[in-house]
Amino acid sequence: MSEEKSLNFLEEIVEADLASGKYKFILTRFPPEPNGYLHIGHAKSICLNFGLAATYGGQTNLRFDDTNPVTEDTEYVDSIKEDIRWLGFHWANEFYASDYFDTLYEYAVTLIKKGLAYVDDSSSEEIAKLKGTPTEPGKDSPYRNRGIDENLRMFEDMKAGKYADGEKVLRAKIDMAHSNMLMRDPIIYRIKHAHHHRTGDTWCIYPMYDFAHGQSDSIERITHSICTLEFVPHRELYDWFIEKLGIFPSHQYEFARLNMTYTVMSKRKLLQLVTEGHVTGWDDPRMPTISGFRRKGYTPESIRMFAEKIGVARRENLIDLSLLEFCLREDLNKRALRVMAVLDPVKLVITNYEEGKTEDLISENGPDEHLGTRHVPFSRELWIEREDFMEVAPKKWFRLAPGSMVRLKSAYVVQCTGYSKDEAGRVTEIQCEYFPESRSGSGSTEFQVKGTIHWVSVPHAETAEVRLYDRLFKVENPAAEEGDFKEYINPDSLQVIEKAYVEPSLLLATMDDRYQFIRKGYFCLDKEAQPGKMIFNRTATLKDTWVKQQSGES
RNA sequence: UGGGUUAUGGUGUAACGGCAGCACUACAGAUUUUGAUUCUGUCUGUCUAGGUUCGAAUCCUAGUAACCCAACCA
Repeated sequence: MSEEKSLNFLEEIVEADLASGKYKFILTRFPPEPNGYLHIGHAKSICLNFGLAATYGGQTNLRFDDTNPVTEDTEYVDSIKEDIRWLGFHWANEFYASDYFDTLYEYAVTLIKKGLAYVDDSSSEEIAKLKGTPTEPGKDSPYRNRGIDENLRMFEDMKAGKYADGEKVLRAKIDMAHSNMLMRDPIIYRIKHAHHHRTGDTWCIYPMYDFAHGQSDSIERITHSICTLEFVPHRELYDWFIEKLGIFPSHQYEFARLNMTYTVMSKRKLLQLVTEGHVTGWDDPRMPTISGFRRKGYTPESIRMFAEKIGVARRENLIDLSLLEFCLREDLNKRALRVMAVLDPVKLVITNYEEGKTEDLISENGPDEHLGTRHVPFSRELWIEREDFMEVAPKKWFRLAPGSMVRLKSAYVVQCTGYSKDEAGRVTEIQCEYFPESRSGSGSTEFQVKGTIHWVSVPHAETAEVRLYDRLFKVENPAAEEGDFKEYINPDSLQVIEKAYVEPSLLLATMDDRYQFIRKGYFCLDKEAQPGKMIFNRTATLKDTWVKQQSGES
């Protein structure tokens, strides 16, 4: 009984192309513009492009689409490369559209010579006016029928820097009445006296996306050029340039971009969050950027699993954030080292435990044996979680309450004998007695308690800052709401606990390790941590059916 | 009022004229020294109206809805 794995539409196309002999091997490319950080939507595209090629024995190029020098920067180039590597992919070649500026210029000259391009002196306003609207045809520019020689000379002068920005553009000569707006004599070169991050001041004219992307694909002999749905109308132009230039016919295929609940996914919006200080930077753990997820503690494996599960299709989608979290927990549950940390402490005193005594207990690092064990110090006074005690317990309460018994994880069963409060009515201390024979691992079976709680020995406790993150937006689809998307930012997306108590083994924590603070969630060390100053980011909470039950009943 | 694209449970995604399946979510239960994990089960779906066919999510016709296109951005 072989499970037949169904193919997505791109895999079907590739298989058909391979089967028909159209291509012997396939070459894809990932083409980011270096003007921002990569986000989880790009991760989908990366997994798709690299994954598809790898599945069918092909390769993938990394090509920076750097045709607009005013918005692009090497900072972005570096971050993009780091993110792709971190995700676990290897590009066959690192290319730049700017590598092809000479060729692209020649292609433009070719079009002029064929009478398929012309220099237009119109202002951008005039060009826009003559462009028409989706329902009305455009009108020809007065410069449309310039002679080839004059066009050639003027284009050369554009390149030579004889004109100011915006004074002239080179346009393809197609059809001003075309039903596809992109075919109404699109601008293919514009003048920008700007410093380019790679070509410096060599050029003052730069090709537009449509005149760079398809040709770059063609130059690299990309077989399957995969992009998102909003480029569907561009395909006609893409094909037009390839045909008129008579160059290698790459083909463009489009898929639906990723949208995810409780976040925004456009670079423009993400840039706003950064520049307006709603987050601390592109790698703020609340950002849907790859660097943000990395800093928050996500693993490459979890993101790849997510990309696999969401599939690839051509319909608009809004993926539930919980699917990403599911993939994360699936991975972290296997690898995270279990440790104990108390985030909201209250003191527990074991009145029948010898004062000044310390026991060195052995605790497993996780349910799976390969994670090993570690030593955890135990003593008479412990920090426990304030929420693990209730003066008046509700039904089905498994934790501490006057008279109740709980297991202290990896240690003893204790029974609550009393508690103290301050004038404000706040619990300041809980007293209990322990049962020496109930020690963990002793094999005693007489203590059947429902609840197990975590703890940290008071004299051995280390302190750490803990950052708890919640979703960045209050609504499922902030981009679709009325008004400014920033009105929907969740004001409680970050909660900082200045002083949490953690077990001493965490002194050895590294950036590479993932931890589960038992019963509290998955955590990792933040990059801002210093020797003597531990800082942990909450990667994700654990599922909590108790909280769910309670909120459901109230 | 033009052109393009897409419609399958709450969310994604399969089916290629022949039993609408899988995953997430939600809910219920079992196990548990994490109210986690694990395991078992339950609910919910073919945009609408016609037609073709023994048989339609799939083919045809007509609608409807959503998204994209009028940057010298990509």
